[in-house]
Amino acid sequence: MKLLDEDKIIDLSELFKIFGDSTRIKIINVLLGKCLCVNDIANTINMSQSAVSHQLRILKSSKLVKCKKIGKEVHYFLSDEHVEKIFKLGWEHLDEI
Amino acid sequence: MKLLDEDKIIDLSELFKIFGDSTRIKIINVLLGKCLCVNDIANTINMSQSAVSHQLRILKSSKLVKCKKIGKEVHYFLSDEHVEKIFKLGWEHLDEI
DNA sequence: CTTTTATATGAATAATTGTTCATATATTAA
DNA sequence: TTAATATATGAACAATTATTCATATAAAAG
Repeated sequence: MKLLDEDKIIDLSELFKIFGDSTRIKIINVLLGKCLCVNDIANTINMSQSAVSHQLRILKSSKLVKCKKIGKEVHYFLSDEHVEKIFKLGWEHLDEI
Repeated sequence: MKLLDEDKIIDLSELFKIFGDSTRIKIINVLLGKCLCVNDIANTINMSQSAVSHQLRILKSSKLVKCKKIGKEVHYFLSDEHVEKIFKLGWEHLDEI
């Protein structure tokens, strides 16, 4: 295995690691096709504002979500259709195990 | 969110968690289109036999790999094309961040 | 039968990580 | 300006997890 590939493999595992947490995957799930503020996300998935905010930071720094500020609210949305595709492919896999 | 869906979301995060470890993703990578025994896997990815065996057990119990015994060797291979698809979709995502 | 080779596994350790709690920052309203 | 609301963040704690080391099992060879 080439060294460059090895680096990319590590990056790949880190990408999947982001999807591999129940709070984060719940956040991604509620953001499918939507754009919600932090409190709406927290209420929808029944987690504390703080926990959600911490995980949103991780999702943002991994470039899986983006946000825009509207007044005092911050609205989050999925970065691109890749995120949705990965989510949905995994979802389909579960049906066929 | 329905309760059944919530359970499935948890399962989904657990699926991605399996992909979210560098040793396991390296194993999946070397098994793309191949079938290798434990020692070959370990040598290829430069990890100890024990570490690889431990991770193979996790991959197997998650149904991402299967194996067949040939003499004293145990040959591992990817369970189905889903595993490959998920790996490759993630891989492509990395190119477009 | 004994030795060698391949793999599996349990215990221990180290490291990572997610949540909570308290608090800080920022925006809007009164 | 002061109070209220929305979000972010640092520290601490708890829980999970991956590796190593030693050893067990199992198959083949001598």
